[in-house]
Amino acid sequence: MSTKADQLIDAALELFDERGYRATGIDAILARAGVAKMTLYKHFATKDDLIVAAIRRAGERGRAEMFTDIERRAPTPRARLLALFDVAETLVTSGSFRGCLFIRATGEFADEDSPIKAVCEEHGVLVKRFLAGLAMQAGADDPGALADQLMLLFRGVLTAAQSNPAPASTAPIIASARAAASTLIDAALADVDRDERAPHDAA
Amino acid sequence: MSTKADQLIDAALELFDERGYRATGIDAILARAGVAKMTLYKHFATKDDLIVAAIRRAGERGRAEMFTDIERRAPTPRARLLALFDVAETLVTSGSFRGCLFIRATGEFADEDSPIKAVCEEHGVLVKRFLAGLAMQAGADDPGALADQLMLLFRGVLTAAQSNPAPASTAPIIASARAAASTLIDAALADVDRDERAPHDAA
DNA sequence: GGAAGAATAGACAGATCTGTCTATTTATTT
DNA sequence: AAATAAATAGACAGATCTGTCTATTCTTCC
Repeated sequence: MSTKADQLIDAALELFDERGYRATGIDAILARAGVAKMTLYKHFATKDDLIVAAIRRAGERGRAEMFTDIERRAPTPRARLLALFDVAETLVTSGSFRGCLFIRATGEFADEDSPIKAVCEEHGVLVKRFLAGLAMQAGADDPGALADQLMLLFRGVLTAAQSNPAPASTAPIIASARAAASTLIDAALADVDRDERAPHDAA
Repeated sequence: MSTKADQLIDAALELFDERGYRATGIDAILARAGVAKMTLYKHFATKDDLIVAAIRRAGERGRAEMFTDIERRAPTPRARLLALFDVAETLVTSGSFRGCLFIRATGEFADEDSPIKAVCEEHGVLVKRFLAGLAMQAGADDPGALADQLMLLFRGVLTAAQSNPAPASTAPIIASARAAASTLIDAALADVDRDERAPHDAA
């Protein structure tokens, strides 16, 4: 029940989101967490270690919320794949969206070969794996390819919203993402769908 | 013919790409450009001004190259929309791709309301406008929506490749992006296509 | 109540960073 | 050739940052 470490991670995540990773000093984290400097360095050997721990925590939380949210919103695999963009909409229209923490971290530490990038990449892999599972359940021929495509749209929404988070800008983009996802899912499930869904064209 | 300013911008762009914006010190830029510090501050009032100038230059170059490349690679509007992903592939497989300079800048300066973000956003708007023009030429009902969708895929490719630039990772993603783009273009041009292209299903 | 472990405040070293200033040298132009 | 402009090297101030250290206070547990 290491409360101090948790407070540090939470404060760090807030500040990393607000200001960025390199722009956030240790002192600002300490001030927001209400924790002394020596306590930080007792729990984390270095600032990079704290960054890694914070990003890892954000990944665990983010995935848990994303996965349960998707499963709560829709019952079928197909609808769940589409619900990914409900998640995206929620994220982006939260009011103070400043971009994806993982994409931003990867961008800031692009040079180094640090564990920071590894944790971020792992998050992407795990999200894709989840989507691929849904795609497989939905009966896609190539679940990995469909998952990749939805990941592209998802990352696209996050970066577009980072560029201009105003609802007037994000709303049509999210709508386009949803439409695109629907089209791509349809295409990926074309073979299976003839049996399960109402045929819309030919017999 | 302000050669010194150009050298500074070029050196700055290299270093911003290699190390990031905040992580790049003025001194490193001066050393790489072979220029004295006072010369920098004679041309640019502040480091942020240099960043803005560098990103603006990168945008001008990037768009010029992207647009001519697309027009060189394909003759028809439809094929040119697809050629966007030839550009993406070239970018990403260049050997030392570290992510999109504009996305990374927006991520690093997410807090401030600086001109840096404005220049990055403008770049996105201009690229989208170009794609929307092609989409209109191709006869899309909603050229803006198709352009948005292709932008999502494009941004997705850039961020996915930033996360893992290894060809083994990017190659299937680029292939998926191309396939997705093709499907989405087909869907967006469905009405027009019945006249121009070979019907593949019903009469 | 007394001992042991955490956490605290704050000083500190060493490095780094931006931006300024000076004095000197190089280019250019008339 | 003389004068004007541009660029140079490098010192410098002031701020900031990470990480260490010390001495003190709080908590907890026996």
